[in-house]
Amino acid sequence: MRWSQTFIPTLKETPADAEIVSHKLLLRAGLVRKLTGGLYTFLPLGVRVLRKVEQIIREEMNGAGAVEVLMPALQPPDIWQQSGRYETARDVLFKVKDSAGREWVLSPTAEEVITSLAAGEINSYRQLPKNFYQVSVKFRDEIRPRFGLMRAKEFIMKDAYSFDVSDEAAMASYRKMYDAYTRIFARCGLKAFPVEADTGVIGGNFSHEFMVPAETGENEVAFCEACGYAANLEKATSGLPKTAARGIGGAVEKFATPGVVTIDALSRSPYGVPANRQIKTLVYIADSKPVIILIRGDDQLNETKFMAKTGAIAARPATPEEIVPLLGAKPGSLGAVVNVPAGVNVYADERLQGANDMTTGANEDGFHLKNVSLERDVKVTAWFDLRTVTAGEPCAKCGQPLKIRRAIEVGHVFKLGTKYSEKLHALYLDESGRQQPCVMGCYGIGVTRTVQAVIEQSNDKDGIVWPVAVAPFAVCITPLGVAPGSATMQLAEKIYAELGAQGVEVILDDRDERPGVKFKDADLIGFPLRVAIGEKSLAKGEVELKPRGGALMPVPAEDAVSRVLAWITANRQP
RNA sequence: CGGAGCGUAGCUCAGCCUGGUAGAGCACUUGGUUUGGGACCAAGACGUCGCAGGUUCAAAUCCUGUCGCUCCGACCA
Repeated sequence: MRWSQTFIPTLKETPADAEIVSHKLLLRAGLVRKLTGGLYTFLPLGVRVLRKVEQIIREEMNGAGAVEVLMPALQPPDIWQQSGRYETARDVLFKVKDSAGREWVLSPTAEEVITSLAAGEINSYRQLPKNFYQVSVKFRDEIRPRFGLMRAKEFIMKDAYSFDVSDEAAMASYRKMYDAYTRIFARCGLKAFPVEADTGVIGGNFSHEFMVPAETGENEVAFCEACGYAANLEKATSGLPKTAARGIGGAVEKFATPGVVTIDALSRSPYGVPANRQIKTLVYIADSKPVIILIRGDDQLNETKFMAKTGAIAARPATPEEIVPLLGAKPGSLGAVVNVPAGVNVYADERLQGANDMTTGANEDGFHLKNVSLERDVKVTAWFDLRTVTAGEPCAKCGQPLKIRRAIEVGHVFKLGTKYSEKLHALYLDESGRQQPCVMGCYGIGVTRTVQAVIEQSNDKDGIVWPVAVAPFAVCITPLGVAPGSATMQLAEKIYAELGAQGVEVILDDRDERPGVKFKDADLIGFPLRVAIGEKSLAKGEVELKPRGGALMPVPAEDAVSRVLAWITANRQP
């Protein structure tokens, strides 16, 4: 490709609405342009990178036995109602109406469509296993698009769906995808690692997210360097001991605490009740019903865990206006010992199990209760792990301290089970003629997000530093004089033609620009290897190879092509 | 949806407080000089100051509304 023929609008100045480095570089290097919030046009260089990532994904998916399909992005709502996700995914579903007033949904994922397909086409265990994938545009009604391609209203995703005859077979499919994902991100030059994750609206038995460590990531991951445990903070657990019981303990005793409405205040003089001997009482509205949640005073509720454990679809903290008529006191004086209305579920964090000698609100403003025993004095509906892990807690597996870091989610694999196949009747006949639901898995990669994650992870002060495998062009030839027939241009054309003939993706910067402009642009865009051809070095019979971010390597002009080929071979991802 | 900020040339921004001829740098066009890390000189083109209404002799500037964007929060397969 000749620079003058393509379209690479680089920016010297940083666009005002870009916040993180990868977003700025996407814009400055001329890869994308914003149409409006959350919607981007991919320019020629951006498309090239996108296709590179897609190609890697296709190769690995095909290699793992998946077959490519293409499903409609516009989908009828009735299958979404059948799966239940019309309600559970309501907040992210884009809906449109046609001229007849009929409603459609724009697909954020395609479990419903693929399961409908399987329902019609797969009848026998002889047809299984099958894994279908597609690479397509997806839609999400993001309430706040941000960070460029990271969180957009429209994006490109690879989604795959496996169908198996049994749990064991489904696990094998899951494992194949898990391994394929590991290879895909490695080939993209990304340091991504899998973590245990919450299944969220997709549902299913369990899942792993593939995370790229980055301070700008929107996820937090707890991990153990000693044993390799890693989990999204929404899911992570630790090996902290339960709250110690203290002898028998006396009877529950009410005491006055005028004006004390925080854990912190109760821990101070004159009360002096340490936070870890307090019970924090939270009231949530879960699927329109009030519930009480108990966690230890020094712990934080993990809403995702709460929703996952109780199966709630929507949950929010109750307002004081909702709490007072329910429990008879304002937040800050709440408890679950007395005056808990019948029918209100009480969920307690496992760390409180067996604890006594605890202090909690009396459901009477200005009063607390001490000597509370969870077993004796509180009617707990169910015990769950509901707390958020913090850095430094011992790993549940090996006891070493956990660390927490931010990360970008680029992929997510789910073991779905039969949630969708039962609801949408994807059934097959087994060897003994019995009808069984297919056991499913689903596997997503945010393709556009992956492109940005590569940039976020691989840049320096001068611009992007592309890994060879996903660079828009592997090599940029930079003649410093472009006059037709000049020695520099003739050699540039020759090297350009020979590299092209060898299958190297190469761009020839044939613009009549000053050297500084060309060098700055090449660095900003981040071509892995630059070949500079100028009169000075050519006088010595040399051209200059310069890896992006590396040192200048003068080489004899006649060796340029072979040296470039050797460099690319040596610097390609596995 | 709650809070905050910003909408002025293609881009980055000044001007607004204190109303009175719409600006700078970069980019763009033409000519010239330059030519190994975002050149210089000269000339030029580019704006319904987001939109609508109001106040006023007069509005980019003050007021009201509205739309859009950005940030924080809520939310997030």
